[in-house]
Amino acid sequence: MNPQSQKVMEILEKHYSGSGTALIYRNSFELLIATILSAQTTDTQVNKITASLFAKYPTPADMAALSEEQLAQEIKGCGLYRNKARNILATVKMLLDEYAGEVPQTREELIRLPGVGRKTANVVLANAFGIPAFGVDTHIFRVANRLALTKSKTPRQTEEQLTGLIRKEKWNAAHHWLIWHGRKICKAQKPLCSDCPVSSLCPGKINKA
DNA sequence: AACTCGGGGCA
DNA sequence: TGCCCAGAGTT
Repeated sequence: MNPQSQKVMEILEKHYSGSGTALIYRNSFELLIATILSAQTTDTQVNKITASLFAKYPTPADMAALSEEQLAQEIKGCGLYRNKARNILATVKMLLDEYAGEVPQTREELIRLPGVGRKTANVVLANAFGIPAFGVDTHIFRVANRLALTKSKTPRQTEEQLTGLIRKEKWNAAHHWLIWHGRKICKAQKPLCSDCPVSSLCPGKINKA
């Protein structure tokens, strides 16, 4: 790893550890559902929903028994909830039909599940199964390029580079820190560089002040 | 490549 | 109030 990148990650870890929230889940199925729900929705909001959702419907079979409208009401409060209700219902049925109610452990199989794209698949692979992958969303793509943690034109390249840049034990936490940093400081518009803990190491610094 | 879904968070 | 999302599917 590039020593400069390692320094950046160390500072971010120290600065952001304990801040914000992470997804709450107890197993690969819960992580899969929580991650599908997290599209365009913050973790705090997802956690509000999943607390009762998983208590009432802990398994794919429990969830598959719901109607689309019932599930929609259960997850109301996250963005795009009608789409997600339809997708999650189709996903849990596919888990039952094709995977004996288990969550598959390859990217190809995960992406075939409705509502699961490359970002969600990677989060599940890494955090549920310890398989090298890094979920790259819009924030992480922007932050990694500005900080020159990666030099990539596509999220796919960012994903591959970050997977190698960060130790396996830190994937989950680093994923969280990078997104949090992107939301609060390294924003798409008008980033708050004067409040940024790694501003002195950032070649992409926009606000010189 | 552009468009849609959608309630929440934040200015 | 208005703007922008911790993406994925469809056209």
